[in-house]
Amino acid sequence: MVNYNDIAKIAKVSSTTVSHVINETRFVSPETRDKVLEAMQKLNYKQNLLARSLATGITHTIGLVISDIKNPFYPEIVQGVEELAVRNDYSIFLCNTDYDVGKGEKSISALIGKKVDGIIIASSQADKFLFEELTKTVIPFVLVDWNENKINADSIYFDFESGIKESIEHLVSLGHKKIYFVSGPKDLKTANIRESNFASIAEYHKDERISYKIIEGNHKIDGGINAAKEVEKDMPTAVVCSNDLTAIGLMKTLQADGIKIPDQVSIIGLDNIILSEIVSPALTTIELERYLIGKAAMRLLLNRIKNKNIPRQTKYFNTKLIIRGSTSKAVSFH
Amino acid sequence: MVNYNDIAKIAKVSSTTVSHVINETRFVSPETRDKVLEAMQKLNYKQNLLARSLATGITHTIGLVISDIKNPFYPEIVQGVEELAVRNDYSIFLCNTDYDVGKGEKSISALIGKKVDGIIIASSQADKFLFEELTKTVIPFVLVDWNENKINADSIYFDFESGIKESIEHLVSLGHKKIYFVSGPKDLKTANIRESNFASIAEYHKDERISYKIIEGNHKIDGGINAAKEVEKDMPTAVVCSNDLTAIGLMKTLQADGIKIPDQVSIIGLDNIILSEIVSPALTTIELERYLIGKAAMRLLLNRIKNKNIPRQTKYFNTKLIIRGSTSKAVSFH
DNA sequence: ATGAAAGCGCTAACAG
DNA sequence: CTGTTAGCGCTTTCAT
Repeated sequence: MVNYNDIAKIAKVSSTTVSHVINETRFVSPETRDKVLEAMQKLNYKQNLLARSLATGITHTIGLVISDIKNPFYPEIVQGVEELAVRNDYSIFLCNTDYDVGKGEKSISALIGKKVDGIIIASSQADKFLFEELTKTVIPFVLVDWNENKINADSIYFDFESGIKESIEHLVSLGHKKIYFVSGPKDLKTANIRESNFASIAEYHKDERISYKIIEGNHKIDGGINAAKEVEKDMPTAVVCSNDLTAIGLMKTLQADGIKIPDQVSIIGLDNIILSEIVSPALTTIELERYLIGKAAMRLLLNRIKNKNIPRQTKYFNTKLIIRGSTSKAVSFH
Repeated sequence: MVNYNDIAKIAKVSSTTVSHVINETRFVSPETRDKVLEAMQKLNYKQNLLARSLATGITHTIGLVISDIKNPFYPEIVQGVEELAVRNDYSIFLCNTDYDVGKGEKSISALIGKKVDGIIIASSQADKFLFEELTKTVIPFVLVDWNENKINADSIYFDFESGIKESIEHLVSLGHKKIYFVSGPKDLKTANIRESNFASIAEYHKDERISYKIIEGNHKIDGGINAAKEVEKDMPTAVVCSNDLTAIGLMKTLQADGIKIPDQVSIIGLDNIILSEIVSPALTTIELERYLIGKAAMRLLLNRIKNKNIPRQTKYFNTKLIIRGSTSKAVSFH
């Protein structure tokens, strides 16, 4: 492994000078500069960033923690983070907790030991321990969709209310009166918020004779499949789902049972994953701009890394309704 | 930052001993051991893996290079790699080239500088430069679906022939005589192989009066959409597509044009991405076990890291047909 | 059973 | 404009 000394020797300068020409960190006369460059070429020098990081305390590396890369919610977040990271000369460690607390803990410890400059936590909150682990260190981190107000951490919030309000109004304007909601898992904060937003907005429309009901799901396709039984027992005119996977599972199952979507029941999802465009009918859904969210998270982290003393940063992402084929006028029961 | 010296001081031992109790790398008497452990606790010691790596030359970190995490082909590969990596105490740097040669080059240079112990390249071969860059270093790497025989690198191959053979036989048994193939991009090796496998197998069935034709696609949904025009011009009874996205684009477009799938045309995809199960009708497709492929790639890399002198490793993954709703008996034109 | 000391490759005062 | 030197935190050989 060739190092500064080797270069210095053949360029007849000190290793300090080598460092300075490489980093352009102080003036070096063109002649010596050239000698150094030449020596580097000759020796086919390659930087050892590890050594630099040890010396400077900066690794230009960040950690990105997600729950499950197979969940279509995540890839675009990863893409957004990664793109902005690379553009700013950061590498990213990807940690997929797989909803496994032990695995997440292990990965995070490694990140800490490897001295990442910051961490983005976009995993679901089942992995709460991560968070406690982190607050003990001095590593900056940003929370994506954790709705953790108590804690003084940079955070990205999703404002589900706007999109859910739009969807209910959309349904109401189409004449729907009986609207169900299929929730996410009980222990997931983002799911609780989606649900309570739905409930409060539905409640608000009560004087327009809107009735609603909540069915428990799990944010996976099979949650939608199971919810179908419940739905069929006492058919509503529309169902809003806590995420798209649920909506798709539900829709497929209802269709398999001979129920026409949207003629008999309208369905609305949430997330706008790519799947939602491709199913038949295409799913009306509430959009979350995940690519932009990923970039925003990385942006907050970069700010924080640059200056640890800026005040706490928060960023809200609105959601908005995308109307496609799975919603239409309510069936009338005259 | 507390270090070995701090610990050593309060435990009244040498830093060497501290190292040895931490790494369990030589016998330390229980008493001194306890003193050290106690001191560590007291100081809330955290390892600096960077320093260790600099000293040992081992980072317990690998790089995973893919083209596009949004492409549903990749997440499961990533999952497979990551899972086995973490289980073996490796962290993974994720590099998403985004089909951008410059970006890929930048990421790889960083990986090399950061002294990863190995690299898995599962990006498409447009990024060939990576490869040249790498062969110059001493970093082990494994190639996933590169079909690069000339080079002496550990590789994972996909045997598309088995699955494509099955699909053609499936179609033939259903009475199909006129079968089209929608290809991938011309400059993608894996696409060329899929295409030539199709062609040679179709050719083999010529005496059964099978005719075929190749339409150019691009492995994206819009490639399938465009291919639909070509298909409709002179309708075949079945179309095999170089990947699922293409098949889905094609299917959606044909359906939008009033053509019934599979009644009028049967369609077969390749990859078995999750989407293929969810479209209507569900897509008959050729399966690639991407999760297992990811694990296998990591396995090869681990072997290689453990012993750089073992002979070149190669692993073949068979493909096999999954029959779903998008294929049925050929229409008869009597 | 334990320690001293050199070294991994780089950075950054400080000095001149 | 350039060099000397100490140091980042850990490992490892060689002694004892």
